[in-house]
Amino acid sequence: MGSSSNSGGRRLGRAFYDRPTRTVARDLLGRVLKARGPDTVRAARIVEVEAYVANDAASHAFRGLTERNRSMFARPGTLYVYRIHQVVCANLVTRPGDAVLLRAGAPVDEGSGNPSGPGRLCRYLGITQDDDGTDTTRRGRVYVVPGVRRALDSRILTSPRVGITRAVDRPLRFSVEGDPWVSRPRPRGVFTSA
DNA sequence: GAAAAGATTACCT
DNA sequence: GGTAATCTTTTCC
Repeated sequence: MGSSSNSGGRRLGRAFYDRPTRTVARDLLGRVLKARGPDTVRAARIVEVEAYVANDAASHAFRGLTERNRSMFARPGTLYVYRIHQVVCANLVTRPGDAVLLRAGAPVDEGSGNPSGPGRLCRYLGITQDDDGTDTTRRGRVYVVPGVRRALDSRILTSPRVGITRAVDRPLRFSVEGDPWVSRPRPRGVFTSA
């Protein structure tokens, strides 16, 4: 398992992210995402993600590498943070050019904030553009904790993605069925067996 | 250079 | 359910 001895605690390693993007997306549900601060560590349990894959017209990587999406082509486990309107959103890179958008989480400390929605999740965790390009498998301050996964495959809902204008029908949004922290619009999807 | 679009959210009716 | 806010990146002339 994770053998790295860093001060921030155990974290998922490269091999976790170096798998097919849909597999990683589903496997991230129920896991704990952490962001170390100077004096604090904030944590959320991931309840909703979206996959962005090769030949996907809705993906930021669809038209090739630009300055903005540079980190989306980096190693598996790299954090890709981009700005949209007034907020930032975070992705975890799987295979270079593919990524999983972190759309919503449940606070680990109840009543401590609202991580429902990709912008809110980043605000809750304190993720900023300074975190773009950091390696979550190594010493980056943002990472996913191994070993704790509270999402049964039988409760994973598959549905179309949110807020895009192209490839709108692809079923690449994954969420924990019935979880109150899943963002709006509420998924009207299909149960998928593992 | 200028203009349009955007992986969103808050607040309106 | 619809729309404005708001600003960076990308695209077009």
